[in-house]
Amino acid sequence: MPTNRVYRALADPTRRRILALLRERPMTAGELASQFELAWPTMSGHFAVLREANLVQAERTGSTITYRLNQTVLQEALMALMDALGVSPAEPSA
Amino acid sequence: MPTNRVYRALADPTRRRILALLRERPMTAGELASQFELAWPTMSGHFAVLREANLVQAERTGSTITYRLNQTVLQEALMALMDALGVSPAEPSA
DNA sequence: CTGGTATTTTGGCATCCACCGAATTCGGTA
DNA sequence: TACCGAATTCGGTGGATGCCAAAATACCAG
Repeated sequence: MPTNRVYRALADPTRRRILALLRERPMTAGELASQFELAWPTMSGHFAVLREANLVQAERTGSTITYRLNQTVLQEALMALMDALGVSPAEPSA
Repeated sequence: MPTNRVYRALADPTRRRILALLRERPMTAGELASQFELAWPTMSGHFAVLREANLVQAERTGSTITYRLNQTVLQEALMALMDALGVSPAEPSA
């Protein structure tokens, strides 16, 4: 259970912001990178961390690479974390 | 909103284990430290990170210091993360 | 105040991590 | 083939982080 990669991936604000953006819709690496003031290699590194944590999926289409949020993995990771730390789940917003 | 300290604090497996232990009951620094194969100063450093993240409360009683889990902060941090990432909360176990 | 126990602080080292510029790879196109 | 745009990998730097031994602090008992 390489769950540790997930926690480490979530520890960085830039990566959390990337995930939040991907929550809206899949985006290419360039699209994502343009939303930050960081150099491309830096962003590429963040993508790699997210890929290794299996939090995003990369799909090559021609010359561009589209990143897609892996909702299931993210959800399960957070649930596991909450469970391990004894945080009770919220009531479903009525 | 120093929420970032919380995520950083959760990124380390030792600290997550500490939180899991405190979930059962409050424990003194020595009690906690004895459950790990790490030197005391190392553990003390982890305690400090958890304190700064406000995830635990330290209370001095005589010569010992008792650490107590700060459930509320933890819960709110995880909820905020889930919300930011669009993970829907689970139903309360019926 | 002297000694002993509990815990943190200090100082230092090794590793990791975020960051960048430059070079490289991969596809598409002429 | 040569060239261009998209994205990653390479090489290096500065700063954070985890670790420890030794010293310092805080408290209690004599």
